[in-house]
Amino acid sequence: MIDKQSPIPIYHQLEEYIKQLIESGILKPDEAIPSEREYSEQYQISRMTVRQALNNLVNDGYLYRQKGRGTFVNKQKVEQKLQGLTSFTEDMKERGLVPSSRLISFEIIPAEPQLARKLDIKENTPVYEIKRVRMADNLPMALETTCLPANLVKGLTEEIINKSLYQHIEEKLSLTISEATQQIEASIAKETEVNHLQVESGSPVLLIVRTSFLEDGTPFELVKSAYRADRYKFVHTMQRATK
Amino acid sequence: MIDKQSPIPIYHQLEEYIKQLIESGILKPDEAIPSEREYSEQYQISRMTVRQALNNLVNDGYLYRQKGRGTFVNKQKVEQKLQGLTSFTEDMKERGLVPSSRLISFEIIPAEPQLARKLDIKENTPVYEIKRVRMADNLPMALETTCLPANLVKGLTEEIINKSLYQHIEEKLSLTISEATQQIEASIAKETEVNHLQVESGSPVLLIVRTSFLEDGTPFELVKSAYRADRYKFVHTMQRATK
DNA sequence: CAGTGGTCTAGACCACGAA
DNA sequence: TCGTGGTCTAGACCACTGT
Repeated sequence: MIDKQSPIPIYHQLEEYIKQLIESGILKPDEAIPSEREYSEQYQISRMTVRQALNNLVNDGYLYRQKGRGTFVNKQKVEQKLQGLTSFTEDMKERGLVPSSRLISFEIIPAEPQLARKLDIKENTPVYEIKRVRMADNLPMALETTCLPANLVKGLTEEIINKSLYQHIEEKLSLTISEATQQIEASIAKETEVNHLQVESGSPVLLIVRTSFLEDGTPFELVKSAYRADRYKFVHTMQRATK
Repeated sequence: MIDKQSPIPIYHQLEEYIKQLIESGILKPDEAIPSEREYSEQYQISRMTVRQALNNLVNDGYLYRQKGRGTFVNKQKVEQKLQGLTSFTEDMKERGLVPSSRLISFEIIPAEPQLARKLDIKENTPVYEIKRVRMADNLPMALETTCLPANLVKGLTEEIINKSLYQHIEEKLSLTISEATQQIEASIAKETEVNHLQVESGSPVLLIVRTSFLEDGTPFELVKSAYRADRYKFVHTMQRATK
């Protein structure tokens, strides 16, 4: 189980081992795991090394500790992997749906004042504007407009955006996507949305405006989406601030 | 600076000290802080203790490390405190609005199957059910139903919920609120919502269902809210997962 | 009381970065 | 080569929990 000769740190081996036991269900929620001293003896490693492994698992939410009692398995967060900043493609796959798109338009336009401000570029700087109907299992899910500064996200083609824009940005352009802020509101479908989403007029839609940032804080993407309210629910987790 | 006789752990004292230097701007972004061995010698404490302090600051995003180079100050996250899990009261205050409430009902009821499942309690366990119209600057903002297990969040009174439920839970009951998952969708106002929110029939509303958890993963709160779409937008930030 | 996690020590060797 | 962070050891004492 633990190989002291391995180049992989011992604490990391122990971490992966315990993680496996939890994810496979061998260790059940609220069940106590062996004490730090037991691990230490069993594998002939220092207690501090055991603690380093357990600390990481506590930070990752796999375990929790209780003074004087022991260390216990946390409830599995089912949605654990749903988390984080994902593209539409990634999002749908996680939901077990097959994503696809119908391209409405794909052009380079000069940035309007409002758009320029949000992307932190000068007015009339060229930006890609991509309008698409996003589908899941071949049913219309959302109407989406994506804007990207052309000098930052270079050489976009229809083929690239049909595969995976995020993958292109991260792997081909070697940029690191860091975070995004989203504004989410409810509205009634406008006429273009009624047409493209194939809903009745008066139907509710979930509007999501996302601004995405690279590691250094540069905004690289503004996405406006209108999701069919009857098919889409936005799910996320948030932490309580430590005061 | 460091008091070895204090009941406060040394690593925590060092942590607070460094945090202060960063927040006050004495240590600037990308500036190197003293090495672990320097701290260790200067304050006559073990290097492992220094590492414990620095580890926590790295996890909290105050510092970053580079092998063979040193430990450096991270850029300040401006929105750091805007983020995270907040109560309606806290949310409105952050938006510069004055929060208030009109109580519709406040009772103890037996948990229905669906509610029991979400709160991870047995069917018919008593729960507090609180229905309120939430106001901002004296205008109706949301219709909200909160359910809390009565044996967990004990001794609730109308006065407490009018002040601050989260403060009561954290300070009086000494429970640690950890995180929440939310489901957000768009809908059309139902009749009760039309009446309480004073909107026209057919108006869109933003539905938010929140389940909140304590540190050990116990759910302690289920909140269903219907926000007026013309007055409320949900804003949040999310991180790209590190693959 | 014994066992647990929380804190702390005083060393050690390693891989890496910079000069 | 020297200083850095990364990993690891073999102990220690404490406060807390359950019996």
